[in-house]
Amino acid sequence: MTAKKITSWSIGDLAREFDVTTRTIRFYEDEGLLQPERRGQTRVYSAADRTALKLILRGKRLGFSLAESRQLIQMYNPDANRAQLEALLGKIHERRAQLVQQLRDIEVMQLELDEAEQRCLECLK
Amino acid sequence: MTAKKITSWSIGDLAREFDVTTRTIRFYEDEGLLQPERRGQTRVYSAADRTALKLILRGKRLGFSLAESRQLIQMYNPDANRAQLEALLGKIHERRAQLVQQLRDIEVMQLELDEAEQRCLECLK
DNA sequence: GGAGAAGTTTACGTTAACGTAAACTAGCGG
DNA sequence: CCGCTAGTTTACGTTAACGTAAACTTCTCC
Repeated sequence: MTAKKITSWSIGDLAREFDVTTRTIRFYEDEGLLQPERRGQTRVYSAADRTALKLILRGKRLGFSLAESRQLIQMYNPDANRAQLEALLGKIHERRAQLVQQLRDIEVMQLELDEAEQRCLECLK
Repeated sequence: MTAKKITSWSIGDLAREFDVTTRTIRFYEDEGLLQPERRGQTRVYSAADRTALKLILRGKRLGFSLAESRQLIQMYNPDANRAQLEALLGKIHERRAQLVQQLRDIEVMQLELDEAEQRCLECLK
């Protein structure tokens, strides 16, 4: 028996899985970040939508704005002409530079947390 | 001749150094994140204020709220009683956990950027 | 002593990212 | 048939983090 692969989700499914409200998911659609289909009135989300949502939330954890996440999502789509692709490459490098900076920031902050912890423990002795 | 070490800054100094507006710096003071002294009317910032500002801005790059940065700043101050210190240790661990998550997010995102770049380059060939 | 330049206070304005509430519809089990 | 659950639209509200503008003082430089 081969496991069935789920290929579509309701708004509630996604809300539960990623621990966000349905309002949030609809908001992202308003902003053009998600494009669910409709079965009647009801939204039906594809694997692509689910991936996009994952991207958005990961972006949020790193302090990205929705505008920035929008670009990240675009990087997943190969539907672009030459000029757009080259612009995309630019954005990719920008993002990468930002990530490198964030890595540095995290390293420094980790060291500082270590020191802060030491000071705390010293005081408690 | 030994180099003089600067120990105080004007609001303009800090604004220039960290590329923020003076409005922003005063706002942080309103929020209790900075505590400059006064020479008459004029604010005079100490090394501690400068460090705090650095913390805030690094926090911002990682998506921290000012409330979170406020806690980070507190971690630099050893002026606390036992209960506060233990609470502080808790916050330190929370922050560390968040940083670890961010590190994971960054790694994944870097890989995805690599892939996105490959796809871009493929399309351009 | 007049004109900048840099500082100050006060206060209203703005944007992003949703929250919250109301009022409605559609399917489903008992 | 009825009530429940999950979904929908519309619209106003809210919070964080400053921006922006006005009106004022203080210092310095020529």
